[in-house]
Amino acid sequence: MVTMRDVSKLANVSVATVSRVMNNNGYVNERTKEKVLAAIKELNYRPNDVARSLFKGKSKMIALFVPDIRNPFFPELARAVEDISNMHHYTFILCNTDNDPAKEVNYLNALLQKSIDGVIIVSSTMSVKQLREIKVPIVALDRKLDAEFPAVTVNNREGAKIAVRYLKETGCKHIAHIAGPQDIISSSERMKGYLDVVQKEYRFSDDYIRFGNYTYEDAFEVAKELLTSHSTVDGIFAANDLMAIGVLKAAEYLGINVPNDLSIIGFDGITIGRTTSPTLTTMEQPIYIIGKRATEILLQQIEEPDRRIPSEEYKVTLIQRESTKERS
Amino acid sequence: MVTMRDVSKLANVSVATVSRVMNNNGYVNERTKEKVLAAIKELNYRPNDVARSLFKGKSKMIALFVPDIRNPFFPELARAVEDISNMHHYTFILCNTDNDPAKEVNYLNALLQKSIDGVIIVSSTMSVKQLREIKVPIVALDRKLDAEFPAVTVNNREGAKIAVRYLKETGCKHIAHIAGPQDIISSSERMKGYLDVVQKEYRFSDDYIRFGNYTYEDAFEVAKELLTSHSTVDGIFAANDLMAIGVLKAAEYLGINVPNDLSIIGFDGITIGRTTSPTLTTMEQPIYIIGKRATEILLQQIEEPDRRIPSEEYKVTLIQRESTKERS
DNA sequence: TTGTAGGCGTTATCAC
DNA sequence: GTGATAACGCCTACAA
Repeated sequence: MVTMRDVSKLANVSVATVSRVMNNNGYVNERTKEKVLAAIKELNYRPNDVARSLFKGKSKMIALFVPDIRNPFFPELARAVEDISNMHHYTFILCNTDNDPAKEVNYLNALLQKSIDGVIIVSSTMSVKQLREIKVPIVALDRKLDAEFPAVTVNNREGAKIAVRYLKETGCKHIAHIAGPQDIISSSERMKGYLDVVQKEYRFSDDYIRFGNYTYEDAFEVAKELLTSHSTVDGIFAANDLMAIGVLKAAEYLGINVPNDLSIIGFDGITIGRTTSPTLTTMEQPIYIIGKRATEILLQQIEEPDRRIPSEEYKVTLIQRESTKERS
Repeated sequence: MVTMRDVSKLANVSVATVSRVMNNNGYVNERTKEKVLAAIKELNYRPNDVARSLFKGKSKMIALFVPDIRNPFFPELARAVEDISNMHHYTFILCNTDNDPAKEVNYLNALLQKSIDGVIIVSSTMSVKQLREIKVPIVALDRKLDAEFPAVTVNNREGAKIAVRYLKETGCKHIAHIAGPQDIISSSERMKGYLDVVQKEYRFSDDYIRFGNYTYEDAFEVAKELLTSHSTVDGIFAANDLMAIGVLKAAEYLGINVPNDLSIIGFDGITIGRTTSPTLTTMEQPIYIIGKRATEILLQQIEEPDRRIPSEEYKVTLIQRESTKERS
């Protein structure tokens, strides 16, 4: 490895001068600067970031915690975070937490030992107490963590209301809900939005609600049961697209025609929704944008640790596709 | 930050002793060891990995280069690599290269400055010349890079043959191919496998081959054109699942019934294939396993840089679903 | 068995 | 303008 010392010798200057040239800081004569640059080029010198990190206590690395990158909601988020990180010359670390508090803590500690500069967290299980004690910036993404940390989220409750109202307006009389895990705040908000619209109707029944674990398989089973026991259901709002697709397949399995006999609407706007048959109507989140913003906010916090940056909430958009239709 | 020095003071020993305790190395009296451990615990001391890295020239970090994590083939691969990394106390860095040689080189240099310990690369554009010059272990994944680097791949050509033979055996007479980018070796191997089976048939026509860019959209367009201009085609082998799904949608768009009028088979075995209608018949790769093995091999190379580890090739498996059927 | 001291490669603070 | 030099926190000869 070629070091500053090698460069300094070749250029006949001190390491201090080389450092000054590298960082464009402090006075340095134009001619010596050229000499140094020439030496750097000749030796193909590259500064050692580890030494730099040791001195500065910062690593130019940030991490993203997600439950599982295999859930199709997260790759786009990860891509956004990585893009912005890279753009700002930060290295991107990815951690799959499986919603396991122990894993989350382990990752966090390991990263702190590496002088990580900041962390973006998608989690509802993270111990906030632990987070408060550390001094690196944290940004919550998709799910709020605690008032203390800036969060980038979407209007889940309002989005759910729009979805359910849409089902209603297109003529659905008996609207059911496949809810997500209630310890995930975004998920419980979506259920609230659902209830906001239907709860007061005389046709509404508590038994129109089923719970899934945000997975395709869960929703498939649960929807099969629901549709079998409640043949009057003609509209289903699923708390995420993965579950909506499970519902789609359950209907197909039972020979129920979508959208003629049953309308289905999801939430998230993941890409797969465009490839199912019928394609999936959904409340689309600006996934890339929230990932991008979370990263920008994190980087700002890193640059100016004192400034408090407010949370941001983005709007979801109704995307009409083939799994819903106007009925009479 | 609490350092070894703090611990050494509290325990009334030298930093060297603390270091010895931390690393379980060198002689240290049982009693002093206990004193030190107590002090470590009391202060909640954690070693600074950056300082360690600086000294050792190693960072306990590995990176994975993929074209784009949003391509549904890669999240499972990434998950495997991350799992194994984490299990061995390595930190996992993810880089999206977009098949852009400039980005690849930039990432590589940035990581080398951070003393990265090894890199797993999915690429067909990476400059092998650059790679040869660096001394950190490299493992190629999914696509071979160069004889010099161990690779973990699947039997693409043989797999393609199995796929096309299967179409033939189920009664398809005119089998077309949606090929992937030919600069990707796995993709051109799959085309070779296709040709191995059909080229000698009198019914075969060069015009049964179309090229897509491994994307859903490409395949949709290209398949529409193919199916319109060649109504005799009754079987299509797509070079990956994403394109197979594009074909599925193109058939739907044209009112061609799958599998009754047209059989479709893909390659990869990504999860989405289970959620389309009809579900997708495919040649399934052991995605998690190859990711895992690539990581294990990389870590071995890191531990023993001298030992040469041979490449590994895994088998793909035919998964029969609804997009193909026995025809007469 | 333990301590001292030098070095890993940079940066920043002083003098000159 | 430029050059010593002391950190940053850890590890490992070498002494003791």
